[in-house]
Amino acid sequence: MPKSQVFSIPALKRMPAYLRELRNLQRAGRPQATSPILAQALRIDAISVRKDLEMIGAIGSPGIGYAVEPLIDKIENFLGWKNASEAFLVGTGHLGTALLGFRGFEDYGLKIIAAFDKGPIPAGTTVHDVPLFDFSEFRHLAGRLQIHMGILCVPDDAAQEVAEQMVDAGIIAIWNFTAHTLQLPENIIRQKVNLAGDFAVLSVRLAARLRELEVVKEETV
Amino acid sequence: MPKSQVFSIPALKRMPAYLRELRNLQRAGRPQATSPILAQALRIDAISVRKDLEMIGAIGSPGIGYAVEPLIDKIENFLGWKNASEAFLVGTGHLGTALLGFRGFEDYGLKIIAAFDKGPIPAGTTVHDVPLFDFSEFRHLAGRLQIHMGILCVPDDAAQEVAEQMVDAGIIAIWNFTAHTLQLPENIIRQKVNLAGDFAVLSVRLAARLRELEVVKEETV
DNA sequence: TAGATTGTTAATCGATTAACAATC
DNA sequence: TAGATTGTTAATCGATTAACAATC
Repeated sequence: MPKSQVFSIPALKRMPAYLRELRNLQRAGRPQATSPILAQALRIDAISVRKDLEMIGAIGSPGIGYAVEPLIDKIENFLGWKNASEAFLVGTGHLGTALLGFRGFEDYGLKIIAAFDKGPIPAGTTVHDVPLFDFSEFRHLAGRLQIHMGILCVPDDAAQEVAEQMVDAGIIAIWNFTAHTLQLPENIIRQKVNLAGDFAVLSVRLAARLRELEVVKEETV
Repeated sequence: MPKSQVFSIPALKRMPAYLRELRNLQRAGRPQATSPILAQALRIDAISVRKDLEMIGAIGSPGIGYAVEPLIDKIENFLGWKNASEAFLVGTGHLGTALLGFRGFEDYGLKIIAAFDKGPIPAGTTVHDVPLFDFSEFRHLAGRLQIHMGILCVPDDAAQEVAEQMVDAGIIAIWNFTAHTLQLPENIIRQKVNLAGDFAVLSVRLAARLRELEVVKEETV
């Protein structure tokens, strides 16, 4: 079995931003994109752009740049966003409900085809047009519809148990919006949205900046 | 002016997870935490844990570990989460509304004291108990209440303009929940929640895994 | 030809992991 | 003392940045 190639995670995370900018360029009627232009849009170095595009096998013309349309195609194919990936979402609190109503996911080729919460849930209930079921039906429906991706939006203290049941139902990849770090078999693919972590970076930096400004202020008094 | 110390970003992002686990240990009546225990909780290496804790100046006892309560204190102080940071939120669509209703932010010492959207907005309107104002009042209120942090939840195509006006109103740090990469002066602190990027990593990995499983299946036929 | 940009090799930077003496 | 864990220095790993020949 060929060891599947591993791609740089930071580079992977930048791909949707390239896509977004390329679509903007396309809409503006620009047939070519250059690494300096994409670099500015993403606030990174032009060399990184060329490295990233090289990673996915894109080729450009020296002196000219990259043709926009083929590059969009290349990235969409690389990400597998041409044919939608289907997912189940569990937990329809504020955040889960918001995600169900988030139209932007369509751009990512993500289709949430059912949502779950603890019952009882009247038949025919929907949230933002997505059908809602009792979580007890998760296993049956995941098997039946061959769903491999789960989006976890339950309260933190329920995260572990719900995730285990998702895995038990055949889920291979979990997008985790809770603060809990999931303890699951090694082969389960996880992606955690670390809001608290992001906020930590932001608040520590802001505090440092405010201290700096305070110093400057005092010095000028 | 002393160059403010820069901390490792990955380490900063892990701090809230340490805090969470330490609070769990405290609730369970465990007075000591060791690096192997914290490492398992965060699914990282024990050496990383010790490095991270060293970074914030925590000291442990060889053979024993770290005392839980002082360590919680240390991290909370380091993150500045003891005294709440106040922020304004702009954009009360699905996501913005969900964030306004997210109780978990209180654990981070984040207090959203007002929300804004384009008007007209009847006086006295609230969203999840947070007062809602017309964005035209943002500047006035930010100055008056000395707000430096903004949470950006507007549609992608409004992100740049709204962000510029926030900066104009004295905002120094922006938590950006849009897909747009903000083009702002260098000294503005930004944190982008890159949902599309996270999803890209997840979907590329899942696709690779499904291919692997397919290969295995074929081989066993 | 001149100017600009690509593709690629090398250098730098930073984070993670390894090793181990010191300590409880 | 024996077992476990910390603190710290060194080694490894991976990503970013630099340099530059090749090419449009």
